[in-house]
Amino acid sequence: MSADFRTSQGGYAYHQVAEEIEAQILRGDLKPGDQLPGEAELGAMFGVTRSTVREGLRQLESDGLVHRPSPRRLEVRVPQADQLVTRAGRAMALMKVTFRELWEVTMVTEPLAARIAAERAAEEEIESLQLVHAQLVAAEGQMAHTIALDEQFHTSVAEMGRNRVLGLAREPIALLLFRGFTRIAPFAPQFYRRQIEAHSNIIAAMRDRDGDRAEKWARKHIEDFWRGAQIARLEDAIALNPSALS
Amino acid sequence: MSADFRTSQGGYAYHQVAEEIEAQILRGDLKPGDQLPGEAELGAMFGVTRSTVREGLRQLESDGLVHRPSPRRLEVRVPQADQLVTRAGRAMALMKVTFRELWEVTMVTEPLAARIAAERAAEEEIESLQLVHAQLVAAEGQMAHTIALDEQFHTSVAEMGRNRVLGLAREPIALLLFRGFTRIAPFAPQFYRRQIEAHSNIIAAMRDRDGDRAEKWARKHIEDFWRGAQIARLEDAIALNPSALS
DNA sequence: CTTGCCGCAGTGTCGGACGCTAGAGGCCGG
DNA sequence: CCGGCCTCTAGCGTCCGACACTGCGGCAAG
Repeated sequence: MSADFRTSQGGYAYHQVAEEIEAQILRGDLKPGDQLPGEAELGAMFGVTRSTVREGLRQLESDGLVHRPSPRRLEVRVPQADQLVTRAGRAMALMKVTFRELWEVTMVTEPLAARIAAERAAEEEIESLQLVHAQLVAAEGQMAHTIALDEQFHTSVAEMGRNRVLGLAREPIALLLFRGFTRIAPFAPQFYRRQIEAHSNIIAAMRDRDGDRAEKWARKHIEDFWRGAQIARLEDAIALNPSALS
Repeated sequence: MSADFRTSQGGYAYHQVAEEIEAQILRGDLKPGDQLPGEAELGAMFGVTRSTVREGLRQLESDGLVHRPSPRRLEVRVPQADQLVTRAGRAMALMKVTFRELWEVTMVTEPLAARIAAERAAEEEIESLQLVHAQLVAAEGQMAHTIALDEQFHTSVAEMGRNRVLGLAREPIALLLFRGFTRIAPFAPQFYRRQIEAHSNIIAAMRDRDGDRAEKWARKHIEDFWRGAQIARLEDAIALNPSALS
């Protein structure tokens, strides 16, 4: 905590500031919700200028460990899922992953999501899922709407399983994969129908609390997607122009 | 690109600098490997001071989109896997995910990894995996070594499948889960044996290019782990003290 | 006790300065 | 003519000081 910690560690001062605060968070000395001292005070603590402190804070901020609800308040926070999803999605897009890679993983995540959702979803959740599905049916043939609603459907299913790890892991992958629908639909218009069929069957299985059936239909659904990708010759195509990510 | 872009967008200047450069990267105007202008020059471009530019760069750096191979060179780079893994692992630890959540996902990722590894691994890769396995056998009963080698075994298997998406998705999860071995081993010492048995069977299946068998043994292996977790009453325990992450 | 105003502290941004070092370019020897 | 060594400089990391703007707490008035 003293000002001379810098002698013990190499690296840049701003990095050390970030690391030290990060360590305090991970160690539990600082808990989510805690407010951090002002920049000047932090500077005094670490024996560096405000500019240096600020650079360190920018890192922590971008890591999601720290957050400014208002310009006057700087507090510790647990990293938000959407932030992680964005980062992971961007990274995968930049590393030019193929549809095959995305699909292989989705082939196991979505069935799992469907299964545990069927086992654990609350009745109202199933109803609200039905609502999303109705919208998707209504969107018949409109690609942009269809994609957005499909994403929402799958994300909702995943959330109903109450497994945050699965949610985190699948989200960026599913996003990238399903967006490929843009390039499949023109070749395989019958997909809109099959998608709706699969979704209804998943919902039905959820209503019956039939995990196995939900899982089976989810698998079928993703297999179908792959058939479409094959028709469109997308198997080893690169998933997405990264700029398409928000 | 002119200095007055700030009027069109809200938010802080440093954030806009980061966003603009990020957009250029995602859009492909800047490709991985490209060198960025100096801080002063960037400042001139955006009409802000060097301090402000530096804060923006710290964000990009921490996002992994930009990187300094030497203090004199600032270049665009695709985010590195280990960085993403660390962030995701930290986030999951901070959000206090349970072993159950980790395990459920691992139950589908590791079998998939084993299957595609069996189908795609090169002979030498299998040999080097055998080597890791031999070390694990030799480490008999030493928990720390066992965990490290087990992690390495599974990570290697995943790499052999040549699916970067799977690699990215499973790594932080597997890391957190397998580390739970620390709390299982004392209750279920027979685990060392069963682990070795499973690993050998996976390797054997890989040698035979038998994806199904590899998958089956991987599943068995992870199921076993769960039995151990149950014995140790860890099902809904929190995975890990975040400070234990490097 | 509530409400509105005021002052202040702290943030965002700026400009300038300085030591240090990696790497470019010149110098020298082979 | 070419390669290795030395010098020198551009650019980075860090520091200092300054100023406008704005939430927020405190105070006074209702």
